[in-house]
Amino acid sequence: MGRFFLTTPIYYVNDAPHVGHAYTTVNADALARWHRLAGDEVFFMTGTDEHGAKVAESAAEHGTEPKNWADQTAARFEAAWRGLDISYDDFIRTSEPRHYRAVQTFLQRVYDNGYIEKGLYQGLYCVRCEDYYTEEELVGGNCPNHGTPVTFMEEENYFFKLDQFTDRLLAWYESEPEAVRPASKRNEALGFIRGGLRPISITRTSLRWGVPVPWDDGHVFYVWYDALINYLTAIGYGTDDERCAAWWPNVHHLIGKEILRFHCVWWPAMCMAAGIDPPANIFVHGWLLFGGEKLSKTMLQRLRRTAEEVKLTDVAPDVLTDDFGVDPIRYHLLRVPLGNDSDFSYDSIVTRYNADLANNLGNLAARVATVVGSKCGGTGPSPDPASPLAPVAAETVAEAGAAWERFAPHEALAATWRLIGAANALLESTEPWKMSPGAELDGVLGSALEVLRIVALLVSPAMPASARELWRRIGLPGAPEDLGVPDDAAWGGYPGGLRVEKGDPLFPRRRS
RNA sequence: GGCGGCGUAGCUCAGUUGGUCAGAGCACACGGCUCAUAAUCGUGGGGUCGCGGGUUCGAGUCCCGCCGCCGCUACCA
Repeated sequence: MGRFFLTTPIYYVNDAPHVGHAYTTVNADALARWHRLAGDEVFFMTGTDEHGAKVAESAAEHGTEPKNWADQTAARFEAAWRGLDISYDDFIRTSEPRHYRAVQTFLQRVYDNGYIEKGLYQGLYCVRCEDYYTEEELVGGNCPNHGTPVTFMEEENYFFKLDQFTDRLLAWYESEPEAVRPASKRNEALGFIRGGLRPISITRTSLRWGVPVPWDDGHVFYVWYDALINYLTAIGYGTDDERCAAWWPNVHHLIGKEILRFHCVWWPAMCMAAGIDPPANIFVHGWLLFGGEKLSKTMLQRLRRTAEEVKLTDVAPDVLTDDFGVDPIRYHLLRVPLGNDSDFSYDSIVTRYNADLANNLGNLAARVATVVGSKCGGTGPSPDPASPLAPVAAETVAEAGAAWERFAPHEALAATWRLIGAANALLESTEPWKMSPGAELDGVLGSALEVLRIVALLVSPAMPASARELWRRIGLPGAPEDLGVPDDAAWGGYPGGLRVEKGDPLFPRRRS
């Protein structure tokens, strides 16, 4: 098959990992897992953005060096992703030597191409922050962090001539209508470009914690200018041209809407300036917004927040996974449509969990296992080739695949649950628990088992551990991810003659 | 202020280029079943598609105005 290069943003280490990060990362992970299942060669990366004044400041506050501080805080992200079963192929940190090399190579080319020039940066500066603020950011005319007066400062900076790329960006958007999705986000980016672009300051002399500017000692690159290049670092830009060419520009950047501007305007322009193609696809998703009953009392206590003051960015992913389990939280994050903002609440997780996981999928597995136990001595029969479920399964596999391809995990899962519903309905209409032993009984139960097999395959990108457990319970060897779609999802793959184990409920129903 | 997004059944949301587009899931009601995690299956209820105009043979779907909520506003993930 093809190659699939997928990225999350690299997260800023000064933040603690929260549900918003998890939303992006879990969706990316599921997409990566789907593409592996579909036979693509996948490169899925995430990482951390570690430079900038805030990190240097935090390090100083903790009496340590920025690099040490970044080591500690980057580890929190790695731990969070382990906890969510994230299967990244690379975790890049912008403080790594390989990144310094890539950034310097990339920006030297931009410089050599004439798109960087020296200029004067002026702004309101807080000495203690070692950083500039805009007037809107000030609180009562003072630094929002320290409450102390700011001073007007100016320093020589290098500027990227973003303004020279207006026409090329517009032409790019015109010729690549699918580059930025969904269309509403594309329009937002276009609107910004049409509004007029200005040169942007990309270096600082007031800061040491950053990638040194190769042509001028004393300057370091500033924030986004080094961070965005991480996507190229990871594929060997500047050091392994062959590998880089294999993956670029056919990349998929999955990002949140708050960083649309950097990815959809600056980044393509930077690529053009460096003489490489802009990224093929940037998929912009919305935010999870708290609504309704936000969290349980236990969770609020753990977070030391009240229901009124808790924000989504206060919620660490493990607060949720400790309560619901990893796969149910993954599932919930994946059932949220990727694109617009969505509502997020504790109640909605419970509702979704009970309806989809406990009542439909979990209960289907349980009832099938029970009847196989009582009617077939615990040995699963093979499916009926002419089962009415066969065409439903085929349609589901096709729909799910198409949905994953268009970055719509929620639709892939919705399709899969229609197959689960069809299997539950078939059991109602045929009532195998009333049948006598024979071909008809075997056909119905074998077909139900085949649905479970196909469902395990289809949900494995979303809930890898649960899929493996379901796979094991219906007696299959190996794991779903050892197989491939769509071939192995074709009707009739369940061989029959396997031991079927009921076990405890896969997803115990929740009371509250 | 400027730019952009959103406002569709009790709840959460789908609704390509205007004409079965008035839908899904959850919740609810009634009925069936009792293999199953008080699970499942069937049926049903109808919301002036934020408000007011307009274009059109016909508009959640296009245009204008208004109201409400939200994001971005440049070097701050």
